[in-house]
Amino acid sequence: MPRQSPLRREGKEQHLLDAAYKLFLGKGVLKTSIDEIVREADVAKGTFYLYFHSKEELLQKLVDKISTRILSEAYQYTQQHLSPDFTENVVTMVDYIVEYFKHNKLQLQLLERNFSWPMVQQALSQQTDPLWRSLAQDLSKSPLAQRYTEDELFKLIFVLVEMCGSTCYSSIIEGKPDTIDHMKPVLYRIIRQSLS
Amino acid sequence: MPRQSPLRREGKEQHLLDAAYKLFLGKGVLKTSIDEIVREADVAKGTFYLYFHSKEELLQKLVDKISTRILSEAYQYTQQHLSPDFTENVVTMVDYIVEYFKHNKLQLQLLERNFSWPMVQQALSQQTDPLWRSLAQDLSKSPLAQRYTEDELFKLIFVLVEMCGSTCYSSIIEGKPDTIDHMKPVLYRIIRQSLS
Amino acid sequence: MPRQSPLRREGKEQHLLDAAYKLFLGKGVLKTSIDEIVREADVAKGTFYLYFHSKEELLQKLVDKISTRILSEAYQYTQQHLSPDFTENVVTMVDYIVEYFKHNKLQLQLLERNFSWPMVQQALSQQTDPLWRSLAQDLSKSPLAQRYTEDELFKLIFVLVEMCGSTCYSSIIEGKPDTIDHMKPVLYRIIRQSLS
Amino acid sequence: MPRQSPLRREGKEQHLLDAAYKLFLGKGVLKTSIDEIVREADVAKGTFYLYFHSKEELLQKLVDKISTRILSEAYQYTQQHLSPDFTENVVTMVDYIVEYFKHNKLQLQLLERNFSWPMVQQALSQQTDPLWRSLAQDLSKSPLAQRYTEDELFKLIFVLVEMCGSTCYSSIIEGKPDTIDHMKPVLYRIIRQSLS
DNA sequence: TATGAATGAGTATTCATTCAT
DNA sequence: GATGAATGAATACTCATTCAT
Repeated sequence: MPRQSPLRREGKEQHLLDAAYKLFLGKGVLKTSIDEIVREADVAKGTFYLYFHSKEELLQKLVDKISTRILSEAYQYTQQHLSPDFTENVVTMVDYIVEYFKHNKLQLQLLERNFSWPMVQQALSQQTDPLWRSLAQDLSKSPLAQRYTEDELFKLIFVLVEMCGSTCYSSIIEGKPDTIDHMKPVLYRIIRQSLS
Repeated sequence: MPRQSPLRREGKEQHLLDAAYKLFLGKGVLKTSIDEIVREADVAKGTFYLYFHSKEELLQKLVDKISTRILSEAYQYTQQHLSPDFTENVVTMVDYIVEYFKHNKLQLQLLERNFSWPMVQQALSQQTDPLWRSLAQDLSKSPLAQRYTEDELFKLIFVLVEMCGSTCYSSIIEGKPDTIDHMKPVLYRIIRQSLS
Repeated sequence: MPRQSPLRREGKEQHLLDAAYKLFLGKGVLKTSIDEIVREADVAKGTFYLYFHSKEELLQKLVDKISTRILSEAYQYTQQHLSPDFTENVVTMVDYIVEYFKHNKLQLQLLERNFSWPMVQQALSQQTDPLWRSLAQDLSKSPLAQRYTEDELFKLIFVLVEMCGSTCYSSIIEGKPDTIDHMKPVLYRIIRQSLS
Repeated sequence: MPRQSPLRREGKEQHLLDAAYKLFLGKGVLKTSIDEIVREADVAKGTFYLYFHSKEELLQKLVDKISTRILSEAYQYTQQHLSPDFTENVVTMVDYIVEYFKHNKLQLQLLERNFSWPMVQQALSQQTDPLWRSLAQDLSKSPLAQRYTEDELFKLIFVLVEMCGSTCYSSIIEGKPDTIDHMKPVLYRIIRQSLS
């Protein structure tokens, strides 16, 4: 028996996303069933399939949202602490993200190695997203732009992002090979040497 | 009802490993059920649990075997193509592994991000494994040993391995952001700059 | 793939209870699998877990229902054959139950030693169940109430119920040490002496 | 607390019995697998079937041994604290057993309602067991023997034993309806009234 | 006697997905 | 749109029992 929606338009979808987020963080994606998500969201089971085709699709939407938010925060922070040296700005931004994950283990666990994707995908597909447009412009105006082609630069950034992401995951989640604070110097030295 | 064993000692375990390897490569670890493994191995279901406690334990044994084999091959190859320059030897070894994965996509997919672990773990716990002993000795005799402490060196290597692993996975498995052949120059430049 | 429900509301649960009852009586609780219950009930396997958490929970519900019904029947019978002597009313009621089990071996086997529980538990926790309220009132109005405290009376009844239950089980199910008809005089003499 | 000293005589069988006893007490009969028994006994799996046909057969042998031992102890204790009043001797003996179970919950749990069997079975089948012969003689010499036939006496004792066993189990294991110390007066009053 | 590797039927439980209301 | 009872295939894991050695 269908009940009148007590929620506004898109209320259900947001409730499902929120419920899934909470459960995913709490007990992992794999151990969370759709049953639990709808129960937590206080929504009927069939409703789930009105908005998502599968748990994986929901996860992807969640990951995209989170990644974008963190990246945006990091960029804004960097703009507010701008240095004349481009490389230092990169390090500042990376450090913001590293610190974020250091204090939000669960989110890092959820994103796992999916963090970098949305960003890079958007980059390569010339997204109109204002965040990345700014980033791209900054990059093209940097001194590096004179030594590398745009394509080379993208790849360089991509590899460095992967490096940071993987190391964060290893060190923050699994404590290997050392704490993230002890890994930072190594990480940032490589970044500086690569961008110098 | 027990049937006469058609296989010699240790035959069953190897059959199970072989069957699992084949199925894991073919359809992924998650989609492979223990049921299928024992069917493929032509072994009774209970026999599986005689040798492994779970699918994950079997996977771990498999990953360890494969990782060690690839690493060993890479080291031997490098020894046979030795350069006086330490950095170049590192690049040679890394390149061997990258090429290996380029031609063995499925194995890379199976190992996913589990590749680096056994190696690094052994490193940090001063394993008596002859392979790593050699590597460690080479490292300690290299020019880098004068600039960095042993601990710093380990971390540096660790991060570079993570970087290569992640980039291989992204580029070989998902084709992002470009083919591995186009990623190599970026990768190796970072390695050379970091070890120079 | 859901099929149209061929049964009305609450039909499924009742079908499961009926099927379990039949199978439990026929081949024992332990030897009956959930698989068989759902097959007998012509219900999907998942449906079982919609109504019960385990076989034991289903058994408990079944035992409660049966116990209550027998007790209720016995009480009603006693009311219809009321004697002025309280002790004789107790014997009448006990005899009704003994006779019932004599003719329903299988039910006795199913209840085993679980029979007395629901009754006594309700008694001690001052249940609002009308059946036991009547029993309790009768007890408190009996001559015994002047010699014993309410608590002592409850314990006395409890022990006598245990005695009857155990002896029924031994004699009816296992024929030891004699037939129930030959045990009755012993049983009822003890009851009469205890309540005299 | 009586402990069984492991005897060399018939070593394997005794080892199996000891191992089963330990495990049954520790985690229950149902949850103990033959696998665990042979592991605990340090004996090969096949060896189990050389001595027992099933877990149930082993359990029965164990129960018989324990029951006989407790009964024997109780009888000896009573002989050492003999009263001129037969009824008081019965109460003394029952109390010994009740106290024993009060301090050996696990054994009571293991015996469950199987305690009385061996004793009564032996009684009815004119066992040559010296213990029961003594008991039978005492009974036939008691004042009761003049009011009841031997057969009636046996049944009376049987019912009283059942009553005590059930009440012990309920009160000691499940704490219902009260502690055994609070049930004793009720129990012993019924015994005294029945044998008076 | 004694062994223990091998068996495989059996069991409980989960969960994504559907669809009549 | 929204519901939620019903589905049943899928899966992991256990364990009594056998028998070649």
